[in-house]
Amino acid sequence: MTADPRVRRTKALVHEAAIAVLVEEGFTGVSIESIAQRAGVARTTIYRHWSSPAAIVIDAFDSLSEPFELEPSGDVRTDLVTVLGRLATDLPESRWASVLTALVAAAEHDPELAERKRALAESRRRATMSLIEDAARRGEIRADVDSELVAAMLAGPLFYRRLLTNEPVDRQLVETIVDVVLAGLDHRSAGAARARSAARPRR
Amino acid sequence: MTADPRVRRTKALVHEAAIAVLVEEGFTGVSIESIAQRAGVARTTIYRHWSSPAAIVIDAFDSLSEPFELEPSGDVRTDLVTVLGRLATDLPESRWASVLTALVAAAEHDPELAERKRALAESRRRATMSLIEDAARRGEIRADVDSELVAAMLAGPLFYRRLLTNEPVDRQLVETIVDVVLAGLDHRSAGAARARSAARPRR
DNA sequence: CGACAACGCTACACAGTCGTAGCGTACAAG
DNA sequence: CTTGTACGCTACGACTGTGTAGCGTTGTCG
Repeated sequence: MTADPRVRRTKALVHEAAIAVLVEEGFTGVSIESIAQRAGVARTTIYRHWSSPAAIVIDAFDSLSEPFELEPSGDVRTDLVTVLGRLATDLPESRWASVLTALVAAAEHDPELAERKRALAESRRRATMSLIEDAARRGEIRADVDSELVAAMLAGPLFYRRLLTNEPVDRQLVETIVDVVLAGLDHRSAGAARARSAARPRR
Repeated sequence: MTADPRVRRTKALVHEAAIAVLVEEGFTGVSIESIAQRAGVARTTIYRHWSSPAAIVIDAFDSLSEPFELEPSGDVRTDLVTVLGRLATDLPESRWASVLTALVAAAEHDPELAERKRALAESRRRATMSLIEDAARRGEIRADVDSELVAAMLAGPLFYRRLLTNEPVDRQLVETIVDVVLAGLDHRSAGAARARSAARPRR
């Protein structure tokens, strides 16, 4: 976009600083002043590129969204454990998780930030849903599952423990969750009347 | 505690205002000034009772924790649907959910607020866990389930949709989740090796 | 009724952030 | 080399929140 290396350098420094402040102090600590100090950039310089702290932070998020890559193995359980395992690894300590946590609260009062929150979580969610849909297509799981629902049932418990109860999230937990959900979806014999409701028309 | 009705009135007004500001603007909007204005109370009066905005908010939370009551029907599915159904009702619009959301982010940087967050979510969580343990005792579900895990698997997806994806949370969803989880736990035949891992030694 | 306490109000000093302006310096690009 | 631009620095006024002090008024309770 911008050719001048001075501008690119400034923007990179400010983005980095904005995320750092947000992670360490939350939205309360974010101000043009604090970001400028953290970035080692003059406050006036920041005003030349952004109009408000919110604009800086939002701009910084765009330099944070990483495409989520995964090479499918062909087995649902294996792939789901891989994806969720990576989520379990990132949830406790990654910058991504910290930013997402801050956004959860901020999104309540700012539609723009709500959109960024969605964007941050989307790539992983889509990856999970794709795995489920592919497995359904291959016949590994019932063909009529609601992939959004299943994704929520898999990732939900991990976020629940991270955000609400602060319980640890480890690989053992991930495997258990995947197994219970897959078993619950497969169940067609005794409690079939129950499990059947898991199949809902896709919107 | 305090005998003087004037003090009780003031505290009630301030508590109410603090929660209102927190819900409407989040922690960013909370200040002694904003609370005083909202409560219709002089700022100096507030200083006579509290030393900081945080102290006010924390104090206000204590007047917010409601014991969670439930008369068990004896059937796990029925009772779980009731408890989670109430959660589904409260999540989208209750003051409780708004406060909890604000606390999720604030708890990252303030241990005291982390404790209040835990307290706010605890009564419902305990109710859910009790239902599971009772059902296990009665033999309705396998006896060796980890109730904390199951509670996370039931409530997690609801919070996930409310906090992360902003998808609607309705009764139909609740029933589906309960059915899948119960079916997944019951499953002893084909995929037993998988479901078995759901049983973990209680801590 | 009388003593005491809580409250509202005003005022003040202080700190932090905001947003803008001007000027000199350093770097980029033709 | 020369022009243009980005940057750092300083300074300023305005606004908002903080914390304290004093004083008059109102309500409480014995």
